Amino acid sequence: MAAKKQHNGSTEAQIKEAARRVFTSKGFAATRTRDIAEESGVNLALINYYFRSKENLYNIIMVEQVQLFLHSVTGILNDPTTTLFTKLEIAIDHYIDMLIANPGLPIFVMNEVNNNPENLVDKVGFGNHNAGDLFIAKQWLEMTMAGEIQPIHPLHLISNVVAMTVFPFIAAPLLRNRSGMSVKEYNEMMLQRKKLIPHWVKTILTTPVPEPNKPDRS
Amino acid sequence: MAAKKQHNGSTEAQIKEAARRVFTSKGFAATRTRDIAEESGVNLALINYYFRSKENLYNIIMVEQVQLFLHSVTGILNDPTTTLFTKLEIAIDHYIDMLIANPGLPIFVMNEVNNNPENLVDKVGFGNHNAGDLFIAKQWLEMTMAGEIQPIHPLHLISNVVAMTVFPFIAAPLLRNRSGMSVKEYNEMMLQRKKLIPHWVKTILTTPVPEPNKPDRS
DNA sequence: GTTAATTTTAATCAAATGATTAAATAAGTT
DNA sequence: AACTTATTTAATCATTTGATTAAAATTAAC
Repeated sequence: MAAKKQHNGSTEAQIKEAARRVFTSKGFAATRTRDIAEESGVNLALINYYFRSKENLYNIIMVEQVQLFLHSVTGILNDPTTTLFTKLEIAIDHYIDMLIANPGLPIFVMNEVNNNPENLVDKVGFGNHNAGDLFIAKQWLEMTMAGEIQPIHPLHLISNVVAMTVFPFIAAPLLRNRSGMSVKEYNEMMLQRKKLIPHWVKTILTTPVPEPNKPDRS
Repeated sequence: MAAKKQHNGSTEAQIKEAARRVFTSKGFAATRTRDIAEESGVNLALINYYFRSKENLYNIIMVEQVQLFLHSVTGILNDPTTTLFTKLEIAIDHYIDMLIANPGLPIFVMNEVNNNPENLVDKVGFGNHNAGDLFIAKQWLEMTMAGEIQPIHPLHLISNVVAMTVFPFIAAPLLRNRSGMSVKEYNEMMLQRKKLIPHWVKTILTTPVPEPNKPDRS
């Protein structure tokens, strides 16, 4: 109904940034508005003054985070001037940098996707654009029809690429615990994966899948 | 201090099973004791009567679920009579069956691991046994030293296997939405992966990694 | 400088929630 | 049956928590 602030807006931005940190690390239910007030160092009532309600503030944060997770490499995958494998290399490179900067993002988004899948369509506006419209999808189809890469269902391919890229961040506390690594060492392993994952994907895509009936002998 | 029930114990079991369903689907903070009472169809006070507190009940469920997730294939991976690749085939086969029966398990465990990593050691009793003690670890070392498989850091290997197996269940609502599949079709894809993942892992392990300096040409 | 609008604060409210209690019912023991 | 023990129920408590309010402080407008 009305625009409220008229100067710097630092309070509003402080609250939002604090809310992002707290919501993404603890989730909606475990976060109290008092946590956000404390984290941002502002009076409790200002949260409702600037954002109306906890739920409204959460939705703002959630939409931004989901879009960051889902759309941060769309441009790369839609570039008509690069090959399929080059696209993968560049996208994985950028994505791993983004995940090192936002390690809590995947588990937050996965929770949102599992607990409120309807929000993807309602609030984030999914379902409009189709993944199959990206240029990389056309390239995949062409290369498959030409027999240049193995005929694997794209869901398997997407699952594998995203899994190998994202999962180590979701399971980081577990994998780090088991391997006795420091955060720094673990991040260096993630940087190694910038080169390794594209290589593994290329390997998978160019090595014949064994016949269901006669298992391969290696 | 005292043993409480003396006959069938169905009420206690009902509460526990209802708590497992509610806790694993909504998490600790979003679950109200009234949700568990309603889900199990018992009086609210019986939850505290049988389990003392919400937190105590949660810990019981949590430990069981984490152990199911982490230890359900340990026996297979420690079998001295099978080859490394056979172990992987059998373990992945069993694991995917387990995940189809418990699709909410991975996201629940990953949340616990991210939010309360100290509980892994304190309550589940991690840190005692070492993953490197399993028979499959010895086999990996032998094959690597013999040059039969690529010298890849075991963390990469474990990450890839677990990622390709588990991640499609964590991201199921997202991947299913994007591909327009039914739950049944999606599960069939997961069953396909029983054969595909071992094949991909074998491919990765037996295809030379390109030198860092001179990139491979395929 | 006075007035009006905006922002901040401290106090408070109402609803939700984990837990307890005392009484009632059921089951087991002698 | 009489008595003890275990289980279940409805009511209630004390805290927590999201939100509101009225007053104070700050900033902008004239």
